Amino acid sequence: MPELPEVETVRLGLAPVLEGRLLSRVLQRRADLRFPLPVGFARCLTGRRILALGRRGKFILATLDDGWVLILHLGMSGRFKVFMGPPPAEDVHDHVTFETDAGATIRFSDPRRFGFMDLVPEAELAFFPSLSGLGPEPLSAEFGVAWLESCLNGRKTPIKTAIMDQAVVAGMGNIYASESLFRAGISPKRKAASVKGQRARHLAAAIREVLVEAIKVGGSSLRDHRLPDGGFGYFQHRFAVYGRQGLACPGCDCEIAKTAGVRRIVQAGRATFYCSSRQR
DNA sequence: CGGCAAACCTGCGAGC
DNA sequence: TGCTCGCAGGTTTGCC
Repeated sequence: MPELPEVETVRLGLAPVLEGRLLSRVLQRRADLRFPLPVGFARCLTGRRILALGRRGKFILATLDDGWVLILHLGMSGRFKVFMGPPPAEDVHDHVTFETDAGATIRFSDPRRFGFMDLVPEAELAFFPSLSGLGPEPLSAEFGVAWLESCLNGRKTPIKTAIMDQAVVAGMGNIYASESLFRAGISPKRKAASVKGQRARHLAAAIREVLVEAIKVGGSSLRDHRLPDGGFGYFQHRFAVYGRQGLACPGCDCEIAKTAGVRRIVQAGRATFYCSSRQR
């Protein structure tokens, strides 16, 4: 499910109920999510205060008052539900529950169990496997045309596959890769190394724009993504190409042209959507 | 080393 | 109605 905008939306929703709060109770209903939870997971968290809730790529990072960091990843179907009063009965897929000293209940639900949680000392965070390889945050000043060009240089893989590499664009996922390339007018099939100069500049800008716009409207709610208060994200209504095979892309006559609208192809095992007349 | 398919797990919609 | 198949927003592994 969640790419950078969805994860950021979730983080923004959780911050008011978690930041500065004490975890009065933590319940773990199964031994594993994608991976086994660390030994003593609930015990280690109980009584800890959350100092800050951050994000790196698709990871949510909760800094604890004992020098450790709680790492949260939503996988494909993970979501957090927040209840301020007495919570309803647990769902079969509610795997972990956090209760705060302010009386909030936060449940992590994840049917597919591709999500995971882990506890790491803050000093070791930089060495945590999937965090250490992340590229710069696409919305930070570090990310720009220079970085993008240096990553793409020499790479033979298609540009779409390249920008989904978390070492290139931290937090990029399948939806926003297609949407960014559409905005930049670049074919997803183009060799990564050929995206340089003006094209790279357009792409870097398109990536930032798409992510910022998506965050503004709460991300994309296709199946699973919900805001922690249960509300929906709205960016799915703004998709130019994602999931729109056979339809016209915005402002284009591709639907009636011989290209028959937005195309769907598969790259590295993932669906890619693009307009062959607007993207070269 | 680079690139790709498969695996992990469940649910849902389409088609028969 | 009920079954099977394909597909889903992510990451890791192992193979060529």
